[in-house]
Amino acid sequence: MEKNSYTIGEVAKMFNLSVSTLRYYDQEGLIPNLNKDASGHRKFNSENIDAIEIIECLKEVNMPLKDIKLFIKWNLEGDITLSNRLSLFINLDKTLKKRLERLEEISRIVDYKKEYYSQAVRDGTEKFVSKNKVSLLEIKNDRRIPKEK
Amino acid sequence: MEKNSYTIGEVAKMFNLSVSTLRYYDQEGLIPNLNKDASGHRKFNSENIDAIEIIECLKEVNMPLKDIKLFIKWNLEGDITLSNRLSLFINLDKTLKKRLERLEEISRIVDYKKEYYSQAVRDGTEKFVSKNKVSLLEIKNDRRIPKEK
DNA sequence: ATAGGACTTAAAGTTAACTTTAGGTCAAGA
DNA sequence: TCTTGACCTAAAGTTAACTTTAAGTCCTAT
Repeated sequence: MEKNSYTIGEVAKMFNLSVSTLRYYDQEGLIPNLNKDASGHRKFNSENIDAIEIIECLKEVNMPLKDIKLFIKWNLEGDITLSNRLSLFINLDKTLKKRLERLEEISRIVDYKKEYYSQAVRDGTEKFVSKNKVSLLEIKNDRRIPKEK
Repeated sequence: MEKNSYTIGEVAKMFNLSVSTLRYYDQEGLIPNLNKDASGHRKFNSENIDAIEIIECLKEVNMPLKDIKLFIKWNLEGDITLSNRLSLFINLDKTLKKRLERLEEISRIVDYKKEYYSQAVRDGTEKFVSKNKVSLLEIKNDRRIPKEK
């Protein structure tokens, strides 16, 4: 049998969040329709858990909580906000793709740095490796030239 | 002829940072060997610009400034800190790869959401599309089961 | 010579996203 | 029965990473 409601402590473990963070989200209105049981304890149903999943997702793409709040509000407002929500995800997709590219670039830089320091550690010194050291700027040098006025 | 020193304003434009952020980094000791000209204005040379490049890079992988500071300190301390620096990049590589995977997953979710809302906007309502709506939880459901104690 | 613009410092202020504290309720087990 | 642990609220505190403010210097162009 499927469990259909969870305590705040269970949800905290599920998402690896603290109990007080969940209370804070609730307080901020990020978890719509979150009910309480007879003794005032929060009862999280699957809708509430979906909301937290979305929050965590949007947090990971650096969306501030106030924007996440707006998205959640749009959801509650129904069909009139559909185009808002569509453009939110279109924009998100763009920034996400840029971020992915940049992180892949950084990943290459980190790979290089790993090799660089591996050799240096083997040698016991940076001296020998530093001659052919490629600086980060040589790997990516599109930022060097200041915009002319 | 290559320019070999830049003003704070030029560097700010280069990296799309504010002038006060650069002063803050300097104050925090993140830019070693940053000199000033006769009238007390900061003169950024290529070593200083390299440092900022690294800072920006490490910031983008969510490294806090205090850790970046430590890395910069290690650099100044020379060969005795080589293994520290190696393990820093080994760890960075691991977390970076995890992040990349997670972002790709989120990218798929966002793609789905774009399609979802595209259809909804075409229909003028979420009603028809919501029947076969795949929740985020169905796309990724490895967080559902709370850890048993 | 004076006004504007880019620079300087030191210190105070801001913002987001929590986290902690203080004091209280409630249910279960020894 | 009484203590332990999980929950509750409201409010204050924390931290990072800037940003702003206030007061001043220096150079250039009108």
